[in-house]
Amino acid sequence: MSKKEQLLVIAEDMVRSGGYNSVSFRTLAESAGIKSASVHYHFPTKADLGAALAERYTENFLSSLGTPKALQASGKNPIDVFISLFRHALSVDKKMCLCGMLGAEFDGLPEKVRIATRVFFNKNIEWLTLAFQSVSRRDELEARKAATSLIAQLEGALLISVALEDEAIFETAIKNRSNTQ
Amino acid sequence: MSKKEQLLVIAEDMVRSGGYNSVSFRTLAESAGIKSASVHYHFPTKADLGAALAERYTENFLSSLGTPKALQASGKNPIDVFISLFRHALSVDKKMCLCGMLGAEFDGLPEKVRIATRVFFNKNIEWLTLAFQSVSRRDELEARKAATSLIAQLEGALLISVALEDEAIFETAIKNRSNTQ
DNA sequence: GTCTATAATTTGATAGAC
DNA sequence: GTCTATCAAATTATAGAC
Repeated sequence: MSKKEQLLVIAEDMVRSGGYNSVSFRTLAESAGIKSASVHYHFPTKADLGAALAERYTENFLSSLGTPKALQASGKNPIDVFISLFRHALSVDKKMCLCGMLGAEFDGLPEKVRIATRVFFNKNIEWLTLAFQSVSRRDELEARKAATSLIAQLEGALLISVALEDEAIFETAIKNRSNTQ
Repeated sequence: MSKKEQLLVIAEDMVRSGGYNSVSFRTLAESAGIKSASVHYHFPTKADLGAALAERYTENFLSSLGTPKALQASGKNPIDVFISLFRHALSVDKKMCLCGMLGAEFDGLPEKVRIATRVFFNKNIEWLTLAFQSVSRRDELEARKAATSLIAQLEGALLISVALEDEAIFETAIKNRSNTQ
């Protein structure tokens, strides 16, 4: 793993724990075993780092998912697969979704980071819209509404589970939903 | 309004926009027309300020609600009243719920602020549990699950609406829910 | 790519006068 | 309650050597 990628991994954890402003180039550099000036070589400004974090998170998220069609072809429910990625954020990482955190802090973020954060949500709503259409043949508008609702529910379930340090809350919040298919 | 309360009002807005770490005693003091040293008179440390913010927010929230029984007695659905308070945060303030923001940043907060944040959620879950019991006579455990689910859904709906700057998303996310009563 | 050195600013916080 | 003055530490960022 390149040093740049190491920095992204560490910084992601920091943002997901305490938010964008909880990351400093110095503490990030220390955790990576280099000096803060070297971090600036990889990411000229903090906004560049923030945007790179959101972009990398989005790429990783979408590539973990695959396509709704491929999932369905292999006998899996794409909606369940999507939910399980959020469950992973909680049960393994014990942290917020990176873009959920950035979304909450949206108004206080540099433009560059805001844009990259929004891409995460737009692309995932797009993915889920396709998924809802393919599992239940509803029209595009209804599928998009279900997609947006589900993402909101998942981000909220993560947030409350993190704040109350209770993973069971996530399951409760997901079971009680109206859009299983 | 006392200066201390002024500070709380301004700081609340700041946290709700950019998170706990986006508030500095200097910018807060400037907005209130005093010096940062004077802010320390009212709130010795930043953790004291953060805890006071969460406590005040919780008190205001609960007193705006009244009791589920009183609401029902006056012909209102307490669940709808609860939802409308979250709607207000979005449509009027155009901001996250204060404790939703603090909940997301939970791991990065001072102990004092964490505790006060949790009180918000616990008290509101308590309130909603009573509300669900009184409108639909379900048993306490099921009512509590519905309560937790609803809060998660509302925080998530706020988060996504803020991030995508689209108030309609909040309504979509709330309409598609399974726990209307 | 990483370092040292450094600049300019900001931060949370304190002491003591008024 | 608010101020001035001040502090030590931290912050983002740059210049230039290796």
